[in-house]
Amino acid sequence: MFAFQSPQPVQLPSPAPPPPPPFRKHLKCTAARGSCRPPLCSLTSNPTISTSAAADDKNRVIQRLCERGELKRALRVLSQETDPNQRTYELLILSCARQNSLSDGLSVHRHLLENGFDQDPFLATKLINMYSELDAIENAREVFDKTRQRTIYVWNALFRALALAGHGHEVIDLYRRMNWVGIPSDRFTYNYVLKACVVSECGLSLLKKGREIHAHILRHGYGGHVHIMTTLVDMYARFGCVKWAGIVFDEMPEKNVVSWSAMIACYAKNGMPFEALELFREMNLETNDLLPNSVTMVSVLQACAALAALEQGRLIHGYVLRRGLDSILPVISALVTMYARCGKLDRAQQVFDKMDERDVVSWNSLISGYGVHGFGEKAIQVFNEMIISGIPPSPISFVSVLGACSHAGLVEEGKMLFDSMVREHRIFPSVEHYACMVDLLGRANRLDEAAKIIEEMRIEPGPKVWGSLLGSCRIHRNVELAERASARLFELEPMNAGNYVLLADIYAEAQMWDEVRKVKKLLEARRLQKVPGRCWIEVKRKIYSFASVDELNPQIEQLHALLLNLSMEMKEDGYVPQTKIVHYDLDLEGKERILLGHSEKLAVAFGLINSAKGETIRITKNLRLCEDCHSVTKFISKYTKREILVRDVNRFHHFKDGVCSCRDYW
DNA sequence: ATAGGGTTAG
Repeated sequence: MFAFQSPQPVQLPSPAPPPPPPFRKHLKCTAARGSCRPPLCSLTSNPTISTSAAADDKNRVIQRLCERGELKRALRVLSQETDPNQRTYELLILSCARQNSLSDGLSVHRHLLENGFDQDPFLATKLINMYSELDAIENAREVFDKTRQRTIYVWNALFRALALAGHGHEVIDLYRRMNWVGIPSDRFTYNYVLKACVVSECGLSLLKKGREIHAHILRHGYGGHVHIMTTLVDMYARFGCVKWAGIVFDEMPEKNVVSWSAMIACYAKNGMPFEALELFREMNLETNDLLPNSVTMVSVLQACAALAALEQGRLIHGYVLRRGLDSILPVISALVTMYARCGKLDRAQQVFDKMDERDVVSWNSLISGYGVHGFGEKAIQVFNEMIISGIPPSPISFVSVLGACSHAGLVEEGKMLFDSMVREHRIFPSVEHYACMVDLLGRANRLDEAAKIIEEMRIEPGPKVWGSLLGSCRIHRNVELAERASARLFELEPMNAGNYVLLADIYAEAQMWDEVRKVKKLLEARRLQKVPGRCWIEVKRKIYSFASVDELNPQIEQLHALLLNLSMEMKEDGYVPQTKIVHYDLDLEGKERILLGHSEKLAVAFGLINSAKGETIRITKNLRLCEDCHSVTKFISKYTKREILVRDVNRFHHFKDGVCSCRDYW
């Protein structure tokens, strides 16, 4: 299929009136603080007399101190002879949570038990919430277990706590018990239980459970509830069931900004950026009263980044500015990522420099930006600057910086960073980090070391790890190790066609044709299809898409002629078509024709014809760039004096004057 | 009696 023309450039809604100056909220707070608080001394100067009036006073004192954030002083008053009431305990509990003090929380809890509030379901709810916020999930569970009168609030609080802590299965078990006991769910229960489905702790999918709960929800007449339906959309989105998310979304009788944002995020996160942009356009066309918010814009920017749609991204950036959303951290980080992934690293850096406040995510955006462009040293430098600026790295920081090392071949640096994870930062490597290390060593042709890392892993190596190893085997043509890796992969993810294709490629390059046939049979038997290679190019705000051997493209003749011409010149310059990567049973000429029809070459030719001279050609590819396309593009950049920027699944290739920024290491 | 919820950055 050719050149599927993109949906119209996304229409932006008309700009909103300028946002209120950011400091207004601030002023209001200060004013309130100044005006409505009585001076402290009048509250604390009462001597302790054990009358009920004195007890009332003490309650009021503790409550005021809690509201003012003076937990320690409140506790001191509490330790005197007091007769705290429910409200006092409530404020104390909230205050402990806010101050993030587990020890104080525990002592308030003890105090409350001693004063006969141990069966108060209202306070039990508050305690569960507190323990949840303090990451003390066992304590939350204990409160629940000891409370005999479990109102729906108590159940819901525990569901929420467990879901937040990632204990999805436990929630589902308890939910079953709640139904068994005969307590009816309310709208909050459904929300928490749906959330729990996507955070199951033992790796087993709770999708089936989620669909069951979907049915409960409809049966109990909540099918029109915006919150619940939005949570359902999100649940299906997180399971990758885009179709189901779409069905729920379409059938919602009432949608608000959050519902639209959830669906846009669903597309953006599940590899359907076109649909995300299209839905954003629809949102602005269909609804006059719904303004996209910062959350919406983050997903829209992700979609632009995924498509490397720079022009589109710039439009969105303009909209973000007009709407005054440009001071919101997640939006700026998404902008940094968008510019980096659209090949505009300098713009990404500029946006980053202009931030007056940065969090770890902003830094990570920049680090991974340098990483995908192959600037390993620079990525490490930014990583170090982050630490110097006082922001400790997150696990994602390490994924970014290790990935950067891998793209740049910085093996020793990567190993040192990996070692520093636990030693200096107390971050324990996850599967993702191990996958980075395997990639780093594997690409550098240190396959034995990569295999050793896997053997010594302290957690179960997942498909990402074995996949990295298989990828490296492909680059360095190691059949034996490839067989080991793919055997594991076929077990772990039998439906991933990519693994079979990779193994078949490895066999083919080793001329092991019987094995190639076997793998292809396996692929057919499982009714899997190779993901076709595709390329995208944005010309004048429209995105054109190319598939290999694209006979329907109206310009195909022209593109072929151009490529044929170039290839003849190239051959005189020593270019040899890599016909051995074509596994069809064809003669040499046929194989060359296939190679020339690769989507990436078509996109380059299209860019040469349809863009202005001197303009950089920007192309995105959904798979790894093939070796033949890589060498051809190098050549074209020299002969046509054009800069060509190709982003493949892993990284950027910046072709200029016959050289690629990856220095042929990718 | 009171109370609590959905979408977001790498």
